[in-house]
Amino acid sequence: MPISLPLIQPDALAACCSPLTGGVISDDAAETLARMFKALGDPTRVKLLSMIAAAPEGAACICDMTEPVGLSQPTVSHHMKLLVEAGLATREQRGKWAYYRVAPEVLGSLAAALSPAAD
Amino acid sequence: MPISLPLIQPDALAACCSPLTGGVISDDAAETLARMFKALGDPTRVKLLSMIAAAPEGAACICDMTEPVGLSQPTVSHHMKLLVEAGLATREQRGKWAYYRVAPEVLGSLAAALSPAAD
DNA sequence: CTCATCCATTGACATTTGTCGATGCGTCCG
DNA sequence: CGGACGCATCGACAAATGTCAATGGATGAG
Repeated sequence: MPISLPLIQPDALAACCSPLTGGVISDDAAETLARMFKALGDPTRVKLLSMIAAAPEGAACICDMTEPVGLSQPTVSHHMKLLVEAGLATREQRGKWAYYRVAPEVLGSLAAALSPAAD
Repeated sequence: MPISLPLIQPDALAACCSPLTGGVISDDAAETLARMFKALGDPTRVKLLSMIAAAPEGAACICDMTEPVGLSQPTVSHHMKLLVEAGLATREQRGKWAYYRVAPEVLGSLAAALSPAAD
């Protein structure tokens, strides 16, 4: 068991955003960045993220997403869990439903890490 | 064999960059984006990319990178191949050496896809 | 020519990942 | 209360991924 690695912490976010092109990054920063990018490394998750971003109110529940992506409910739930653990989305339980939203700041941080060293 | 999928084509680049947060993207766009993000989804590759970006002249050869990342030469070569196939780096053979550079436009495109819908 | 150097490819292997069906846990409605 | 609904977790399994040692192909030095 790899110790756990539950959530990407705010600290890690700060550590990650030395722009990728601005000098050799630390092992920790590489690890953190890779963990977030890995969450984006599956077409299903990319589509899910774009779907919740495009949803009315910017939020969507699992039941709205299974049919468009053509996968089972447990699989969609699994993907959303990964996105939340990577910090790219948030989950809010409201009654029977779980509403997912994107985390714009985190996406922005990733974008910053990719941007050509506006160091 | 998955048909091949050799390189990310410039066409695909154009197709990918509808900002992730600007509406539900197509399956093709999701696939293309995921393929590039997957290439960034390994700490070793993140570090390799930052190393070649930080190298003098912005270029580095395999032999410069094996020791810092602590992996065997074939493994580093393998990772670099993935980065090139994803379009995130370029390879130039010069004599005995192979020089790798980052592809800033592609990184920029990815950053744009992540940016909060400057739609 | 001969040998050393740099790199890519191959084959093998353990680990991780994506997917599903089955099941369990809350919450809402009659 | 009792069922229906939304979602998460579990167990299983095939496929993909990361790594290495061994090998092969080019290039440059002597």
